[in-house]
Amino acid sequence: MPELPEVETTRRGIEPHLCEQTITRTLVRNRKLRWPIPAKLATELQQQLVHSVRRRGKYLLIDFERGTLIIHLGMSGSLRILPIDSAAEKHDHFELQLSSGQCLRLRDPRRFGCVLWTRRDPFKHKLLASLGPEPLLKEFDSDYLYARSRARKQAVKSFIMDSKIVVGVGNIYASESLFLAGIHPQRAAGRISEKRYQQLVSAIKKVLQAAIRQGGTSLRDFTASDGSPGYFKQQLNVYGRAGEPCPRCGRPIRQQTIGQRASYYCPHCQK
DNA sequence: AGTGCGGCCTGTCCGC
DNA sequence: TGCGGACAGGCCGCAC
Repeated sequence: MPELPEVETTRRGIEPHLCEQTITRTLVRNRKLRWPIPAKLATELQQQLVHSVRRRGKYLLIDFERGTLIIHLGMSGSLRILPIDSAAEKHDHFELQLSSGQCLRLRDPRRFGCVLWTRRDPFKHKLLASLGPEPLLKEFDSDYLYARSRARKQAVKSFIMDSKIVVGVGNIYASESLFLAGIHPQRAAGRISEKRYQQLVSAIKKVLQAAIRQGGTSLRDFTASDGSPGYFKQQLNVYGRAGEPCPRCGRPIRQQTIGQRASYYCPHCQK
């Protein structure tokens, strides 16, 4: 499941293969993603040059001369660079063929992802316009998070998973960050001190940075279709570990549903 | 305005 | 062994 670190890893992986390449052909095998792939996309992209590959939250932005392709990998999406003549498989829905003889191919079994096109500034696109700050930039700090949290009764876990508050904190990283910060996931966001928000912000940054370093590992088997946490799973402290001993105090980790999402925490270490 | 929830999908796992 | 059903999960869009 692509979290922010995997999207960033994907960006770094595909960028050198795409930049300065021309689109020779666009192939849509299945238009039906979260939103339909635009019908005119193939015509729009024909013979266009790729300028850059950027990321905003979990959105990938491929900039062309006349517009930007907005790609989200949803739950199960992956992008790979392959030779043009390699056989497409069942869930390979979309493909950009390049002048290099390679192609960028999107696989997404659950089809929660999307491929959209805009001619305008992509940051002004409806899906991106009201996103919160990038968690790894300086502007995401405890002053900001504390200020946004005031008077909010929402569980802090749901609060930090809200992309209008901060982007890229998925279900796994939310649980892990709250564990590191010693904060109970169900505590009301508005009833947490500024000092504890400092701990939370630094935990979020730490967890995401560590996972991006792991992304370097998954970069090597970039072509593998796994979709599972795999290598990353072993260093999770609480996620998916209900009943197992807390790495800090040894008492059993508890699982609880918060905001319709499985949440894991240590009731002793997190208050 | 803040909050909660339905819905989109398919692979995996579990019980019978 | 086969089959149905529950479940996971990002996140928009809607309802309250």
